[in-house]
Amino acid sequence: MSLATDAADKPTLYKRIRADIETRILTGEWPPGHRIPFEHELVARYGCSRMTVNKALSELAQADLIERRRRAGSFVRRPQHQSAVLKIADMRAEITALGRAYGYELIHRKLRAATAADRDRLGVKKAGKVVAITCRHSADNVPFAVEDRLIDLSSVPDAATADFSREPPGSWLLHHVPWTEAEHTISAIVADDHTADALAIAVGAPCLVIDRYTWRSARTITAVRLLYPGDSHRLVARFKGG
Amino acid sequence: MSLATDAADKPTLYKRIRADIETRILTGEWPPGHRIPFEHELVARYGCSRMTVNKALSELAQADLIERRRRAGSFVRRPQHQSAVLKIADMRAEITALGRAYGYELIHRKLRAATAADRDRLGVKKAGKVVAITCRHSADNVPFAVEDRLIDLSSVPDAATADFSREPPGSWLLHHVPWTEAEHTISAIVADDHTADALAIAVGAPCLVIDRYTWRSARTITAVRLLYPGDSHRLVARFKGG
DNA sequence: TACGGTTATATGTCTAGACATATAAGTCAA
DNA sequence: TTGACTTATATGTCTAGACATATAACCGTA
Repeated sequence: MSLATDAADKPTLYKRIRADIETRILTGEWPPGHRIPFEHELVARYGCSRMTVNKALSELAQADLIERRRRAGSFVRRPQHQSAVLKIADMRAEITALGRAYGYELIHRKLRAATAADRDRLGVKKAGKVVAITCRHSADNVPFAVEDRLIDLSSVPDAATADFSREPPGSWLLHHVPWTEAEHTISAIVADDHTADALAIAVGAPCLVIDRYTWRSARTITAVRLLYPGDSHRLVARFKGG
Repeated sequence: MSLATDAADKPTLYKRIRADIETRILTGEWPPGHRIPFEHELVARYGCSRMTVNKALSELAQADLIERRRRAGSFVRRPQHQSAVLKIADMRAEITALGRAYGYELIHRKLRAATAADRDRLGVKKAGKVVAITCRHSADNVPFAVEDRLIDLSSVPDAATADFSREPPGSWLLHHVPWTEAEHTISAIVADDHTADALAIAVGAPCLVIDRYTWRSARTITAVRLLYPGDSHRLVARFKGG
C-alpha cells in the first residue's frame, strides 16, 4: 500500500507519526469517535519525547481530523460532509490586493436601541443598543460590494463613537475587537431596485450574498451582509487535498 | 493601543503572538510578500523561548497565511485576502447528512471526442475523449442541484465504461480517482429557462453556482458545474479563529 | 561577466524536563 | 439516588538548550 510507504519515507519523526495516524483515519481503520493512543503511549511506541508526538497531534487537530479533549484523550472527528471556510480580511486589503484602487463611502449610520429584528439578526435576547451601518466599497471607482452591518454595542461599546465616515467598519473592528468564532453563509439573490441602484447593476441581476456573523467567546460582535454583483464577482479557492 | 490590550487578554503567549501577526496580515499592515520578523527578533520582543514563537509561526504557516523559507525568513502569502475553501464530499452524503432522502437521476451522458469548448473547460491542449454528463440530485424528491460534468478520459479511462445511471459520477470518481488539487469558484447567476426547468424554479430566479476543477498531479480529472436554487440553498461554514 | 565553491544564517526538528488546567471518575454525605 | 467535593490524569503550554539542513550571499577564479 502506497499510504504506508508514503508515511515511512517521510523524513522527520513527527511527520511520520502524523502520517501514520492520518492513514489509519483515512482508511477507516480508526473510525470517527475512535480514541487515538494517548501521548504517553505514542511516546513509548515511537521512542521519542512528548513534544514530538504533541506536535503531530496538534497539527492533526488544527486540520480538524481529530479532536483533543483534556483528560479524555484525542478522538477521530466525523468527516465534515460539507464545510466551507471563507476567510475575508477587510475589503480594502482585498481590493488593493487585486491591484485596484480602493474607494469607501458611508451611506448610512444610525445608533439605535435594538429592534426585535436587530435582536433576531444578532441572535441576542436582551434589548441593547446597536449601530446600523450601510456602506459601499468600490474598486477603481466601480461599485464592488455594498455592506449592511449591525454592531452590538453591548459587546463593542467603542463602536458608538468610532468614526466610520472614513474607516470601513470591518477594518475598524479587525483592529479593535478580536473574534474567536465566525460563521459565513453564501447564497444568491436577484437585485431589487435598492440593491441594483447601490451596485449600479440592473434590477433582476444576480447577486452573491455573504452573511457573516462574528462572535467573541459566545458574545455576538457583529452581523454583516455583503452583496456583490454576481456576474462580475467570484469567490475562488484553490486547495490541496488527498 | 488596542492591539496590545486585545492581545494581552489572550490566554496563552503563543496564541497572542499568532493573533498579533494575524491581525497585521489581515488588516493589510503587513501586505503580501512582507517579511515577518525573524524568530530571534520575536523571541527578543516577547521575551520567550524560540519554541514558543516557532509554534505560533508554524500554525500560521499551516493555515497558509505565511510562507516560511529557510535562511530567508517568513513572508506573508499572497492570495489569502479573500479565499474560500469548500470541501464537498459527495452529494449523497451531503443530502443524507441533512436527514433528507437522496435521489439521483441521470439526464444525459455522452462519450465524445473533446470539442474546442471541452478542451478549454478542462484546460487541456490535446484533443482526447471526454465523457459529458448531466444529472440531477434531489432531496425528498425536490430538485436539489443539477450537475454538469466533463471527465477527461485520458486521465480516467475507466470512466468510459462506468455505469452512471445509478451511481452519481461524483461518488464514482471519489472512490476511483484520488485528487491532489482542486479549485472552486462560487458565483451567482439567474436561471435561464433550461436551468429553471431542471431545478423546478422560476426563470429569472437566483442560482448559486459552484464550478469545481479537480486535478491529479497536474493532470485534469474533471470539471463540474453545480447549480443550486439560490434562495433555498446556502453554503454555511462555521469556524474558529484566534 | 559568468560560474563554482564556501560560509553564514534562519528555519526545521528534537529533547527532557516543568508547571498549569480542565475534567472524567471516584468518593462521600444528604 | 442525587449532589457536592476530591483526585487522578491527559492535554496545554513553555523553557533552554542541541544539532540538522537548506540556501542566500559572498568570494574567488576562469
